[in-house]
Amino acid sequence: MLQPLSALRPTFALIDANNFYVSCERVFNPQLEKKPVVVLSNNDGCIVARSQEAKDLGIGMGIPFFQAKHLIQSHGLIWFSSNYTLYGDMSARMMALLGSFAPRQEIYSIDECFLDLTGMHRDAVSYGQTIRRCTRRYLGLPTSVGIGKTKTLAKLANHLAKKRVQYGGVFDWQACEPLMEDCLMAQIDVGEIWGVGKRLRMQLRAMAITTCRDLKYAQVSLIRQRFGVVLERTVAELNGLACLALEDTQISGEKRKQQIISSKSFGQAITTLTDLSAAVSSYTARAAEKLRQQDSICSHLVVFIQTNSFADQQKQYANSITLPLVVASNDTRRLSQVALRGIEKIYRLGYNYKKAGVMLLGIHPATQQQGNLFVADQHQHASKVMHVMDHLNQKYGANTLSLAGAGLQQHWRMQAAQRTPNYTTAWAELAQARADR
DNA sequence: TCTGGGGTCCTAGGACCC
DNA sequence: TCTGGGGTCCTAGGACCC
Repeated sequence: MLQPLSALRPTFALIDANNFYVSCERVFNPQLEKKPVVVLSNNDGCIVARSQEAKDLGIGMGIPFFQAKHLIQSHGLIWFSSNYTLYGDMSARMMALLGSFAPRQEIYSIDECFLDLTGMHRDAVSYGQTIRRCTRRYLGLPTSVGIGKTKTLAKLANHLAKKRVQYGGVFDWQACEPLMEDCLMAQIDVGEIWGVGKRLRMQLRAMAITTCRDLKYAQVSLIRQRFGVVLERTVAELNGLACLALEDTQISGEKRKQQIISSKSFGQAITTLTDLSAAVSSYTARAAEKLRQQDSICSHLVVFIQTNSFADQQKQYANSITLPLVVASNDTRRLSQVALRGIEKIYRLGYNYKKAGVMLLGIHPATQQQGNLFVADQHQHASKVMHVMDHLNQKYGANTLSLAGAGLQQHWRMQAAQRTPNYTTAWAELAQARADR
């Protein structure tokens, strides 16, 4: 008998790599297996990825590295600066492979994606095992697979797949009796649910909603009234009613970003307007490059600066300024001029600045550029120059060509004391890796 | 001594328009 | 002293995610 489309049970899978950054490092250095390994954020500041062995040492996610440094001596903790060139390339390979397992894929972050398994008539759990085996064999990356009727349930299933060894890395709610489902949900803290963060968790606990099961059966009208539609959707999704659709990254291509931020902490604090201007100029160039990559222009630019908020005894100052552009643009030179005018306005003498950044807003496609009667049209010329600049920087490395304002010394640049070579993207560094051995 | 860098969505409130 | 009703757009801020 022919079944109506709606009779198909929607099925989502969430696949993510375990300890992705650490796993990437391990692919190229197998001696790291079974050892406590962490990868650090920019400036070697925080711990952003931990191997299981590192987690077992009690190292928390996101803690400042200096709090764990003593474990290098005492427990042989191994650490790396982050190498986003390597992780980005490994991610692209993983997503290409995973995309081949389903007609539709949503790439959700650098290390996870949703697959649409709706209507695929096979045992979802064993299909999940196949996906894991292939990713391990072809890329060397360990993964976990969660399956459910909604994205929220797939996320939660992924949590179980990861935490409970008896499931062998794959968990499917649909292979679960309803009673068993509630029993499992009663064992999971409400804070593990996708969309429930620290704040919401606290407020929910105050209402005696402490487990996933509690939230699943919570009074919808009350949730709506207290927390709005976002959490109301989450409750529906926990009950198997799909409210969040798969956003088809494969077909529609990369979505245009609505805001672009380029901001970094400085390797060491800086005090002068000259240095600050150089940093801001360089961040603006980076942001403008991202803007051109998605073929957009922006109408507003925000510049912000701040001192080190963790230094209690130090004088604090933080400020930002939003600047409109006369004509929307993606020209590094024009954006840079505006950004520098902003930094001059908010700069104050006598502070140790630790961080600065640039945010681009009012982003729309370059084809929609609104002319200005009083400004001669220089767009054609500008886009040619920018094209050449992007091309050279892509071919010969970042900052081959940059504005004089960005400075040549750049002693404010980030620290990255232990970055591994770019094994997969640079022949020269592959040779270097061999020489190191 | 040392504390990341991106993004998203939703809501409330004000400005402005008819 | 009286002072509409609705709509749109923008911004700031709060929450979340990785």
